[in-house]
Amino acid sequence: MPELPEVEVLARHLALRLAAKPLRNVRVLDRRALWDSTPRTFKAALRNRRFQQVQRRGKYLCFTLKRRRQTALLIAHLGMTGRVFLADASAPTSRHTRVVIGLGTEKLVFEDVRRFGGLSLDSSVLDRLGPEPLEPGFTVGWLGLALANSRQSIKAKLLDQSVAAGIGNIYASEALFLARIDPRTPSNQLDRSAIKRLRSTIRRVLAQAIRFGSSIPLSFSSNTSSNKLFYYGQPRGDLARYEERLRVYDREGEHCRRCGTDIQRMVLGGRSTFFCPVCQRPHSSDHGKVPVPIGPAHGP
DNA sequence: CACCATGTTCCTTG
DNA sequence: CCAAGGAACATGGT
Repeated sequence: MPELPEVEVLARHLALRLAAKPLRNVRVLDRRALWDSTPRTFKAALRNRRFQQVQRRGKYLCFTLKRRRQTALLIAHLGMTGRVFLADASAPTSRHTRVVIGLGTEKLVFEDVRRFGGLSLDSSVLDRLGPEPLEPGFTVGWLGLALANSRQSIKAKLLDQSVAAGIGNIYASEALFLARIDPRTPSNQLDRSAIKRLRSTIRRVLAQAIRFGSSIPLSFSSNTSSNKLFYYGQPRGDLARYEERLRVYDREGEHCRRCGTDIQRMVLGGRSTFFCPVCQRPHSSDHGKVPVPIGPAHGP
């Protein structure tokens, strides 16, 4: 599932529903889903605990588990296809169910088709993350510093979780489009004004996506995988709005919503990158002039 | 069959 | 030695 906004929406969703609930029986259907424990030690760590908090850090879900005065941390990373959701205790497990935590009449399910995700009892992975882009620590000064000593393309650099925690392949392209920065630009060639724009578009894009995810009904649970909404499951209605919200990602050959030019796809840092070759030209940000659309007429 | 996919880590290259 | 690029990981959809 996965970038910061999707994990944030999920964390909020789960926080409301898990607060104070006691963990009961734990079933590990795939031991490889446990990154740093065996099924035995994992179950022992969860025994006799209650959920206290559910939070997000970068793309990680963080569950604080309480036993009397002590707390433990359970961390989940969803990889590319991971899901965490609540289901009825009696619901059948799917072929991709990896771990199930019983909660009485319900259960918390971790499901993951590609198995890049997993559960960890060791919080040290979080120490390597950079600042949260939506929090005050993500300053222009920090971003400038983080980009100053690298000739790597800015697009690839945004995927570096030590620069800012939680940006992934979709929102990196989206933020660069809004900031009108060519994704190939070497990080150390961005001037102060570009860095300021980038910081603000990163924040805008992520905050908007969280608002979007919080504003439409989502199922969160396992369901047919052949919809474009891999993030949360299925929207109950309004698929159109979902598809509208991305400006460049996965829109190769479609018109730029700003100038009409065809969106291009290229590979940077081994990942697909989408951008508008006109709006994201060097110097294209001058005065916000909109170039004359040259693509086919576009409209409804 | 070929290519693509929301991510991270390890290995190789220059 | 280091940064950057690429492969690997595993599974599925188109």
